[in-house]
Amino acid sequence: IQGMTTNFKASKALKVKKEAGENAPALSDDDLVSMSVRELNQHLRGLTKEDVVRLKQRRRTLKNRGYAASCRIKRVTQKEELERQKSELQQEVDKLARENASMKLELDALRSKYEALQNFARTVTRGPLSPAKVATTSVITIVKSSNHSANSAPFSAPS
Amino acid sequence: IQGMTTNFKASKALKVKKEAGENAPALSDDDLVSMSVRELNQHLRGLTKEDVVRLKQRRRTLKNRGYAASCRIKRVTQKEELERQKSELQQEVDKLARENASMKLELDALRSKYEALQNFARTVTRGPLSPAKVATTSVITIVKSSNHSANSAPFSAPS
DNA sequence: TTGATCAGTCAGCAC
DNA sequence: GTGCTGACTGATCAA
Repeated sequence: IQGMTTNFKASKALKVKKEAGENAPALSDDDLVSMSVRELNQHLRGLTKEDVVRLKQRRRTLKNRGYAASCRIKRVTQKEELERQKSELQQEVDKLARENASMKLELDALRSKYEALQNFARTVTRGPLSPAKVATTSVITIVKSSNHSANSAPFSAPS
Repeated sequence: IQGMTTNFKASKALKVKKEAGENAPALSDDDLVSMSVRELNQHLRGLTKEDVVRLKQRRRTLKNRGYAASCRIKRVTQKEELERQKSELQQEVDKLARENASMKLELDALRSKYEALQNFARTVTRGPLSPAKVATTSVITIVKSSNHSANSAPFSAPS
């Protein structure tokens, strides 16, 4: 963007003469701010010291106007960014809370199944029962008392 | 708030004389902004139309100065609030993630224990083994193969 | 010198 | 009229 300081010496000479003649073509604000220092100095030739100061000050003011604008933009951008991050975190909280709740359910269910199976195993290993009798009585009892949900096969996988 | 145009012709005469004498006690900025409209109008008596306008304008400007300050304070307050909420959410995310991870571990451990117990139960109910034999062989095998951690009692609670 | 930010000012909107 | 906020300005700080 500053590369324009290089290759227009031809037009430079013309410009200088023109401005010396018709002096101060009332540089537009846009032109003045976007000008490089070198370019500015060219436009400064043949002007009163006062005019030079005035023009430089106007340039500085215009620049400041731009700085203030970027400052405001930056401010709202940062605010939006904060809000974005906030809602992102909120979504993550929701997701984790859901996972947590479902895992809690799963854990409770499994604990129940485990205890039921445990009771069954104790029954089997304690009493002098034959495996045949066990299979036709205790197992059925366990299933009825603690496994009301879908899976009713004895010794099913822990889901 | 505009009702003051009605009923103080009596005091008006007095005031006018007094202020005409000691005129314009150079109201301080603080006094001027904090004054109520009614108070202001009392100080306005006996002043040039121009002076009245000037004083009112000064008051407005001082008020604006205060408004601008509150506006800036509000801006940084809101930003800080956003950041506070953000780190609060972040803490919640961390907490939930920790809970999640530990529950995941617990679930896996319980699944293993469940499967081990399941295998034991199958063994017991399938083969024609006596409970005594079961207690001295299969149970020990299960404990060794799947319950390396602290709890080595057979059929322990699911923790 | 340049860019950023603060405080103050004004314009303009909303109530 | 009052309060608020966006834009602009000058002052001032940092790089």
